Amino acid sequence: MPHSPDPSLDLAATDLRLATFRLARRLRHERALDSMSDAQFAVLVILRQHGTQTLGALAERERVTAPSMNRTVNVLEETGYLVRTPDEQDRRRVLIEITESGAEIVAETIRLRDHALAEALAELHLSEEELEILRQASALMRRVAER
Amino acid sequence: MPHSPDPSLDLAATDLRLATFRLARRLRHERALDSMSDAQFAVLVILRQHGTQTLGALAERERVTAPSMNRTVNVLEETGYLVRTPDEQDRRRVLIEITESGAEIVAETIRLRDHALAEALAELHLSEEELEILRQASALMRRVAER
DNA sequence: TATTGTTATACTCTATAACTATA
DNA sequence: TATAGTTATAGAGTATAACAATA
Repeated sequence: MPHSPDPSLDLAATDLRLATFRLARRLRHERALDSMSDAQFAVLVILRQHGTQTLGALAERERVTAPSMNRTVNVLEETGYLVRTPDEQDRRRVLIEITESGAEIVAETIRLRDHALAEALAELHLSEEELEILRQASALMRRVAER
Repeated sequence: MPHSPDPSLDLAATDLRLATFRLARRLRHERALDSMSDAQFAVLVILRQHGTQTLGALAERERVTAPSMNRTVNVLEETGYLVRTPDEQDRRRVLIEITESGAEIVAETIRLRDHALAEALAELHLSEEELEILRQASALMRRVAER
């Protein structure tokens, strides 16, 4: 097992890994509709953020196979959270678009999660300095994740 | 939808939520054995960290039903990562204990994840001040998650 | 022929309901 | 009677293989 040259960096990594998993697990519990699975919700988030997608693009983004994504999309189509329309330019393709009610479910879940986290932060009575640490850390974490 | 009195706290919460989910998703990809599911791995982590548990205790910690946990435990027992032994004090109960090979799998996964994160941090060439921000933020995040 | 989406089939994780053994 | 664990059965997400339609 290789080690980085800076042992304090190893310690920071371990701390951050543990804290990230625990907080993510805690926040994931907050969802507008408990009846919707993580897989379904993730698809709606992609459609809301990145707009209309083909089935293949969705499968690639979520790193699942096309048949798997097809089943997930089927459920979301039946519940009315997205619609399929044929691509007229390339008729092998199907364009998948989020509906108004789908976008509302995503927005509501985000509101719930933000609210739960804001409540938790408020309860800890963090100082302005501590809040600033969290903001700066958030930016660093995103750089790590998106590297 | 209620709002906290401090709008800068709301913003910190949103930033932190996004960053946490993205980093967790990224780190979860690193696993010693891809053949083991998240559910199975989570059970081994509990057993390693908190010692021998009953089936009911495992189900409660993972917030799944007893039959669900029973199936997960069955698989881990078949693969030799844990053992069941009857509780002699209360013979309705079964004590579930991690084996040496189970503990080794957990340790290996933790090593992989720490290494991946340490590599990512090293690549960003963070300053000592930035690493300190991540360490302090990690402590705050754990307080939030465990509140 | 290659690509895109879909269907067929099977395996895993989840749940609820029913059952067994023990307290 | 109540509790701990298990089994029976079913629903949803995953996969691979095979198929249909289109480029």
